[in-house]
Order: sequence, then C-alpha cells, then structure tokens
Amino acid sequence: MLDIKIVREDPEKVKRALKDRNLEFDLSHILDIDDGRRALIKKVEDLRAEKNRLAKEVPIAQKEGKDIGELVAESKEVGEHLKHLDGLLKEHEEELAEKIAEIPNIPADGVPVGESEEDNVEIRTWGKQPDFEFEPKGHWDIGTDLGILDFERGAKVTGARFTVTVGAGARLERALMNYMLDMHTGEHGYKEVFPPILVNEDSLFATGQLPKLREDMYAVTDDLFLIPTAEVPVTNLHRNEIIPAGDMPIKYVAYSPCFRREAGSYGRETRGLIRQHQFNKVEMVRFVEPDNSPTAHEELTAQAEAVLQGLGLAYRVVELCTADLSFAAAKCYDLEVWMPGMGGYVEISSCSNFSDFQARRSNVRFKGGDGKTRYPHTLNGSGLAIGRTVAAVLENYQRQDGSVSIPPALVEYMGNSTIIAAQG
RNA sequence: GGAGAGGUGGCAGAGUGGUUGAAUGCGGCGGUCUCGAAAACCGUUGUGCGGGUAUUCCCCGUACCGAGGGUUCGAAUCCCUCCCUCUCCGCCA
Repeated sequence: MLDIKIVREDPEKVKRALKDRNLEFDLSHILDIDDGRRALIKKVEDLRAEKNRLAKEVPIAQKEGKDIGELVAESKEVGEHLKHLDGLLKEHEEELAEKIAEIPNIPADGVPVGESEEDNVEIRTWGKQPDFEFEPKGHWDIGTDLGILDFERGAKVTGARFTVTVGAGARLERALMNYMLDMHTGEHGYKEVFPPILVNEDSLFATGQLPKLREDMYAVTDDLFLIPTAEVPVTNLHRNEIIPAGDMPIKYVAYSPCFRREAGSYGRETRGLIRQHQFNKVEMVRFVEPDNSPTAHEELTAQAEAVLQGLGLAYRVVELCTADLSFAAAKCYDLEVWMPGMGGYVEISSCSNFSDFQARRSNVRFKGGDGKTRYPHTLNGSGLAIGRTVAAVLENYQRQDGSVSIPPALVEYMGNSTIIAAQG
C-alpha cells in the first residue's frame, strides 16, 4: 500500500510509476476523496471536541445544583450533527482505503522500464551448461522411466498437475528441502520457521495477493486459503506489531507446500513438474531497515544463487522490467535454471524487494535506534522452488543409460547414494 | 462439540457510567549521588489521524482499554455480535 501522503504530495511520481507498469489509474479521483476526507475530519473532530466539552460540564453543573436540561439538549443536537458527518467520513475513508489498496508499488529507481517480459534484463549467468553425448531427455521422461515421478496416479488421486514422487524421487524432494534449509540456517543466518499453510484474508491482503489474485488461490471453508507461498504466513508473523529495536533485522527461512490454481495458464509449460497446483518451496523472508534494503536484496539473491551453485546447476539472473514486476514488488530478480531436456531457462526463484509496501498493508513497524517507529522494508526470495529443482537435477545430471547421478552436495542427504537408478 | 473463566499501556495488575490515556509496581530512558557501579531519590515513558508561520526536538484537537455495533448528555466500565486465550469434559493424528 502506498502512503496517501506520497500520492497527495507527489502525484506525478505515482503517475509515472503506474505508466511504467502500463496501467491506467485515475489518481485525481483518489485525491478528491482525500480532500473531502480531510475536510470532514476537521469538522468531525471539532464537533467531537464540542461534545466532549459539554459532557464534562454536565457533572459540574449538577454538583452546583444547576439545571442541566439545556446542556443535555445542546449536546444531543451536536451529537446528531456529528453522527451524520461521521457517517460521511466513514464512507470517504472506506473508499479511499479501497482505492489506495489497488495501486501497485512504485518500482525502485533504476528498474528497467518495459512493456512485457521481453524487456527483462539479463544481469549475469553462472555455471556451464552440460554437454551430452546423447539427446538429453525432459525430466518427465527421466522421472517416469526411473519410476520416481508418477504423473498418472497423481492425476487419478487428485487431478491434472498433481504429481506423486516415488522412492528416490520422494527422497530427492526431501533431500533438497533439508539441503536448502541447512544452508540458509547454517551459513546465511536465517531462523527456521514452519508456518501454517492455511491463512486468513487479512494475511493475504497484507502481502498483496488480495484483493487482486483471489482467483489464483484455493479457498477452503471458514474463510481460509491454502497459501500460494510461505511468503504469506511468514511475512504476516509480525502483522500489527512493532518490532523492538534489538530484533532488527529479521531473517526467516521456511519450508512449505504451496498451492496455486494457475487459473488461465493452461496450455503453458504443462509438462512435468514445472507448473503444478501443489509444490514444495523453501522461502527466505527478511525485515530490514529501509536504508539497508537494496544491499539486503543483493545478498538475498546471492543466497538463493548459492543453492544453485552448491548443486552445480547453471543459471542466469534476470532483472524484471516494470511491466513484469508483481503488484507488491519494487524490484525483483528472477533466477532461471538451465534445463537441458527442455532446452531453455526456467524460473526457479524470484527475489523481491517490496520496500515498505507490504509493511504498510500489514502495519508492521520497527523501533529504530533513535527510538522512532518506522515501517521496515520486506524482502523475500525462493531458495528454491523444490519441484523445479528436482526437475533441474534430473535433467542436468541425467546419464545415457537413463539413470541420474546425484549432485555431490546431496549425497549425504540421499543416504550416501550417488546415483538414482530405475526403481524396483 | 459441551460447560465455565477471561481479554486493560513493554510486563504485572487496579479500575463497574462522569473532567481516565487510564492508579500502583516492575521494566526502559534521563538525572542526582558515586572514583565507578549498585542501592536510594527525582523526573520521564505508547500508537494512529487531522491541523498549526513546528518541519529532523514543538503545540492543539481527536481516536485507541481484543474487534465491530448499540444504549447514554457522557462508556475501559452497561447491552449485542464476532475473534482469541485459559480450565474442565467429549472427540482425536
């Protein structure tokens, strides 16, 4: 959520941001509501002051044995007027809150302006794409042939885009989860949390999924939703809190399953593990002081990259342009892993700086060293999406005989196996 | 799911209609004292919004005692709905 003061004081900046995102938005309407709202606040508070004054006079007059009839009558009159204006004010405030919640975050300075994902900018690449002396297979074929990915039974048990991992496949999923969590807790200083995977609407509003992306999520009974990412529960851990000075910065890492309806995406990347309705992910979330967020963002991105490097997977880092930036993000790097079987790069991590956008929506503040209360900046990044990592390992480490060698870093997590052979 | 109790400032804990943003204690911050520290004593102690010839320290108004409504001239105090916590029972991985 943007600060209404910024919209009021620097509407040109907001207009530019919206234009860069290729959005049409009527700011003048918002400013009109805000003007009306502030005028009403003044009137309402003056009336309230008057009413408070009268109410205080009543017991005094009573003590002095005076007639309070006139005071009461006057107070009643003020009360009527107040009630009317208060109702109007409430309407203004609700409309303003609704409108301002629909404005996306302002892109950070330096974010490339673009019209579509075509305009994203490659920042760097890492690693060497493996050479094969044979035609590399897609991970769906590798996994199916080895008996470690079962797409058909996943579809039977639940439906399309649900997959069962079996034997060494299931173990690989678990190994990756532990490998990533161990790295981020052990080497990068994150505190591990294991959050609820059902969240309420307030939490989804705070991180920016609601109101816009309702259709992309699974709603269950009791007004709860399955989380699309651990970002939601973890970022909401401190909703409506003031973080004490000594507790900043905060670094959380969480494993969670993620659920996405992927409404409207049918037909795109449907094969294999790339676009599932349920997948596992390890997510890093940070709360930092505003000045530190650009540095923290680079650091967080490097920490996600460290996982790919540890696994020996070639990848590239792409900075999203204004058109591709998500609603709440001010700046975002995508990590795209090389998939030899698919013959292309696939997004495996998204590392974003949300500036104070989510903090405002969730009303998280922190006490600075100077004793002032301010909004922190929030950041998060996948470290990594596990399903896609399984796919990447299978494709990059496949061998001519159909088996898959296990990346050295994962051997200890795979019961010291070095190879995945066909399952019995 | 049933029965009961309860949600007050960082914490503990008063406060059942009247000048209460809220006693008291602890904690925190500042100071006095001390070579220094402790103790003692004194002072101070939240958040949001609006306004102000205040714009890195201020002043005025207003709101906030789980949330939202209601009664009243006036509500932390009374009424209603919801949420949460605790105890006991039931059920249960």
